[in-house]
Amino acid sequence: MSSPSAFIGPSKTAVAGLTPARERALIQRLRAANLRTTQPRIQLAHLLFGQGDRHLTAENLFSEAKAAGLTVSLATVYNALNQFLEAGLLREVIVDSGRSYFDTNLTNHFHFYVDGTGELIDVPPQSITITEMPKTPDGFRVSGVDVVLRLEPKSK
Amino acid sequence: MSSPSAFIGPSKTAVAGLTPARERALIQRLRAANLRTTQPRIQLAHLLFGQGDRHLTAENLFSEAKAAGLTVSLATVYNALNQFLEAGLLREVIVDSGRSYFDTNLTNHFHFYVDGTGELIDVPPQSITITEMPKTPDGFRVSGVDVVLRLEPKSK
DNA sequence: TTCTTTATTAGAATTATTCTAAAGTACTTG
DNA sequence: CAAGTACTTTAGAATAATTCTAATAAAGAA
Repeated sequence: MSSPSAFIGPSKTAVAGLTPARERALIQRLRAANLRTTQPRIQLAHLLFGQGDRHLTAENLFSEAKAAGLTVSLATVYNALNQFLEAGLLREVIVDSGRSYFDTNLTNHFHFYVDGTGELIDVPPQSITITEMPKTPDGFRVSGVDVVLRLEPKSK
Repeated sequence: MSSPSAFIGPSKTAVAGLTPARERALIQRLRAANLRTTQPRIQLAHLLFGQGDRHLTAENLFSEAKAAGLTVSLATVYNALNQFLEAGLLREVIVDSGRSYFDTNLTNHFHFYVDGTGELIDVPPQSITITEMPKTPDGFRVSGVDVVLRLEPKSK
């Protein structure tokens, strides 16, 4: 009896939602960023970029990958995240000394950060307006403006 | 032959600049914060609060302490910093995932952060004005507003 | 003083991340 | 499209910052 599978894609390991079309799109994206298109990168990129704006740590992504049936190592997750970061496909959010968050939202925006749970929530840029920026010290340029609004549960 | 020392203070180990008057002031400060007045705390507080606004890591303070001839352990430095933090004598600045900075400036202000060197520079609050704060998610209150301006050497 | 509580400490443990070096895979070039 | 070269992946060791442990010491109360 022949396999009832509707199609046989190019991936060795099937990953939910990673259709051939989606895979081609991701390959283009990696190529455009000058990254070799390896299976781990394609699959991790799919998890990262396949569900809207996301904030996640390396451990988060590693867990997701395992849950999705991938067999990538933690080191590869770190490598991929750092390469994507350097390539401008991701942005880092620094809200906790001790843990790095990666953000797939590349547009200008800020964050709410819930201490305790570690949850990050985007704040659209229009909702915060910074006027009167201080003068930048000589010899430097401002490479980023981070605004973090720390949240605590309201004590009733 | 008697010692030519001008005075003999209450400290076992002399620390530069820690006069009896200064020690009394620090003791008051610790008491007011509900902290027992131990030698390590007094000496670390002297290093921390004796030279204007400072930004430093636990390792920074530990090195300073050793250089000053103190014999505190690294664990004590961490303990003291965390207790001072909790007591409101210090504030934490989060600009680097991987390392905590402590800030003796308790007034409202923001920071420049030099990536690479790890240097922190205060930005007075008047020089940044945030208008139109976003609405806080239900059940939470904003416990802090952190603004970090990241600096890179200007590429000539 | 003496007692009780809280601090200090050395070193082990933990957590997040990076490194190492060996084996595998992608891209290039002829 | 075969071979070579360069880049990736990986398991596990290594590192860095910080916290924990449990034993000793010092502080404040009675």
